[in-house]
Amino acid sequence: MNNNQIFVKKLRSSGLRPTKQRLHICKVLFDRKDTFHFTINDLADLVQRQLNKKISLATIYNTVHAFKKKGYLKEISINSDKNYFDTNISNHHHFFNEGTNELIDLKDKDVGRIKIKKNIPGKKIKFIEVIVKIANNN
Amino acid sequence: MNNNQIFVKKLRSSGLRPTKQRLHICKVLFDRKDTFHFTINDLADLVQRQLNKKISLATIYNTVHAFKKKGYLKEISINSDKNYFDTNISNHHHFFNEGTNELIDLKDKDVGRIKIKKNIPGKKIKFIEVIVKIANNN
DNA sequence: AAAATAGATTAGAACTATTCTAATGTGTTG
DNA sequence: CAACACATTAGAATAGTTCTAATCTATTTT
Repeated sequence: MNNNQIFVKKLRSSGLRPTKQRLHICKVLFDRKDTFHFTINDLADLVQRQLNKKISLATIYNTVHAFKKKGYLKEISINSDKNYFDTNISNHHHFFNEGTNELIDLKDKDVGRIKIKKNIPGKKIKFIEVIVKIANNN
Repeated sequence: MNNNQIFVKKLRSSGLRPTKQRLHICKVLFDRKDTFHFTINDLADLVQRQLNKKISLATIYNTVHAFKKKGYLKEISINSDKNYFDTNISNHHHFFNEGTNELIDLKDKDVGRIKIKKNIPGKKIKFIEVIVKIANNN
């Protein structure tokens, strides 16, 4: 199965038709060696630079949100006036550099097991997100 | 020292003059039994309901941000289209109910010690934030 | 195969959240 | 107590996100 077929499958399974615009978004997101962190704006810029044609932000928003809902993208819980997404959907956490607003992956094994000793009746834990805020050491 | 004097001190030490508007914000934030979580909008509504007079959002923003900078308020790293602050500035974490967008405090002792096994040269850990996302268990 | 129809997609408008700015207010100093 | 300097604030401007209606695409009917 080539990349394009994979993208079509990803879009279809997310409930979206594989339009030209969306295939291009897929290419920017998934046709790369390493996973990466991005904001909606980062993505819009990348897509538009590569496509050399304006795509509606609405399309980018709805595609990203559909992928997030389906689990092909993760949203990162950082409140830094920017809203980050991650193409790395494996269980992992993040360093957040407060000086530069840079996110760095922490592999699951880099974080010791987290024990939650409190329970909310009727609720179950969906997942645990850890943000390690870092800064220059001086 | 009465409440008002405490508020004046808080404002002054945050680099803000104790204006009527700001003292009112302080009253809403700190003159209560329990700590609480809020968005800028929640706070604006509360202040305006109690004061029965419109206060500029800019004033609320700059007061909240000054308090945050000084450490009298904490911002919570949740990306739920809303930006939460917390009057509980002790070291603690949160449950986040994805259905209702409700935040629930997790005391420090409710979370086992978190071990970070990766190190970024030249950087030190400022603090660690844990968000435990919960949902109905069915 | 063409036309009609139903539903998805998209661009831009609308709305919301946040920051900026300039007019106003307040405190301080001579 | 007047004049100045700086802080504060309201509303304007900007940025971020969602909504909506015109357009496009796929499917069904003839």
